Amino acid sequence: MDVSVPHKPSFQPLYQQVKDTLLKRIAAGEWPPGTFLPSEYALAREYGVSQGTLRKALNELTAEGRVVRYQGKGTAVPTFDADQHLYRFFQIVNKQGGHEFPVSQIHCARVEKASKEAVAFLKLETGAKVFRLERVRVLEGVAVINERIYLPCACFPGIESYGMNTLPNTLYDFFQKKFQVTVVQILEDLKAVSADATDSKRLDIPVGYPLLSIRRIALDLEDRPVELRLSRCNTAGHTYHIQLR
Amino acid sequence: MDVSVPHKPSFQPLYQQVKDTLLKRIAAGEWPPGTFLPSEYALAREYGVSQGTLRKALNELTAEGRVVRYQGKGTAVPTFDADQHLYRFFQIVNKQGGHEFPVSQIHCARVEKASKEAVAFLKLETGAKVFRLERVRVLEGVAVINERIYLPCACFPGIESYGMNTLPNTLYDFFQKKFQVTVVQILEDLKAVSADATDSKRLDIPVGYPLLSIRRIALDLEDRPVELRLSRCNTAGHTYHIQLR
DNA sequence: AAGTGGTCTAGACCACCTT
DNA sequence: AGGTGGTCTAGACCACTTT
Repeated sequence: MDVSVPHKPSFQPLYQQVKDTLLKRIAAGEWPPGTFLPSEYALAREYGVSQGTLRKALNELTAEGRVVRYQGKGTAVPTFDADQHLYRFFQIVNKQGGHEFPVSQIHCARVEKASKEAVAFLKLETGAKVFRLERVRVLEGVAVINERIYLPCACFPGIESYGMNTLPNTLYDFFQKKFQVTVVQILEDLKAVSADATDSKRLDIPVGYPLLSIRRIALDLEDRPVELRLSRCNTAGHTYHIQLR
Repeated sequence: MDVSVPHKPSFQPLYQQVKDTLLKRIAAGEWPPGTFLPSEYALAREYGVSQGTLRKALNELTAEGRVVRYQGKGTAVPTFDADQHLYRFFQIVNKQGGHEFPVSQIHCARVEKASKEAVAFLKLETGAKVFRLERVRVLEGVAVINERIYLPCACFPGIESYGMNTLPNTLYDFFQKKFQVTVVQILEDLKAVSADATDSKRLDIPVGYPLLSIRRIALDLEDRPVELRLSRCNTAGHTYHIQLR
């Protein structure tokens, strides 16, 4: 591989450099979501490295959820509506531990000036515009999650033109298809809170009822925050499920 | 590697077989926690495989948290009091996102017959004995977590002899050192609940106050459940933090 | 049959730790 | 200096998918 500056200061393995440039090319849209990358051999030849080295780079990208590999077929950039990524970031399960497909009722969708909270978590300039989306997610007929979502308008140009009737259920798929924004990582902070008047109305529960509060920040391929989501969940019939190693 | 039966039915790669037998040897205590395995070359020679194949097996065990590797030193079985594993399964952070060392106040420590819940989650026989431990965890002087822990007596022979004054703060380290039980995986279900009378007294909060309820099942090296832990957390000053990819 | 990713080898050399 | 894990290569062959 051609490297203009030799790596004296801090050693960087070859596969790491290959991985970084591959990620940049994916982020730049050279291989749009749903399409396949060139084969290992083709890429190895292009970079002038061995198949094993290129393979190691691709395997790391796989582990980070940035590509998906299929034996006999090839290496693809994943989409949310396929590749088993539907529930990748959806941790709410029912009592049997199963996922349910959520339906959304949208209560609010408009552009506004970013609040201090949004500025802080989305790393925006003060005064930046955000798209505010409020919706209730319904699982098997029951209103379970009341959530408020902030999207930086700079990341989603033209999102103002979408409204209550044109916004889809599955946002991350929508981000990818319409705005070339791919969410690959999620940071969440969980708390227990009491239902306020809005929660009470939208989730049909008494004021003061305990809710699971989730503050989510979604990061794109290049680790930039692209969504702040504040969810308040009724956990009477559902739980937030996690596995750690 | 010697394999008596060829792998006709479902293909099993060599490194997978090596990995499985290595894991069995670790679980059997051949290399106790804190000690080092033989070098890659020594193990490769022993199994009659190449260094690369043995390496792949060890790398998978590393990814699963079953061994720790140090360049220039060797491959070790991790302990909880070292190897950066102190906070591996401790997701509660303060407002600055930092971990705090928890101190415990023990309220109850005794053997009893397993409840239906304990039987179900710990996969016990009905009537099996468990060790019940109730404690409050104090972070920077504030009582934050009220928890009840059930341990199968079969997994921890002789644990009856420990009491309120001899049980340590960090249980997983204690499990490993005294009972050769290594926790490598955690399953958790989170809910929001209201504080009951006991929570109120122990955490110095009003009855009805919203608490984060965590049901944790801890699994050992061979994926057997070894602990059921029911925690109720005051999230006024702390949050449960998670990162997903 | 051809093309893809997945496994395995043997050997070389590099980076890091200990002595 | 010697030992350990970490990288890299070149080439072989296997398993899976598609044509």
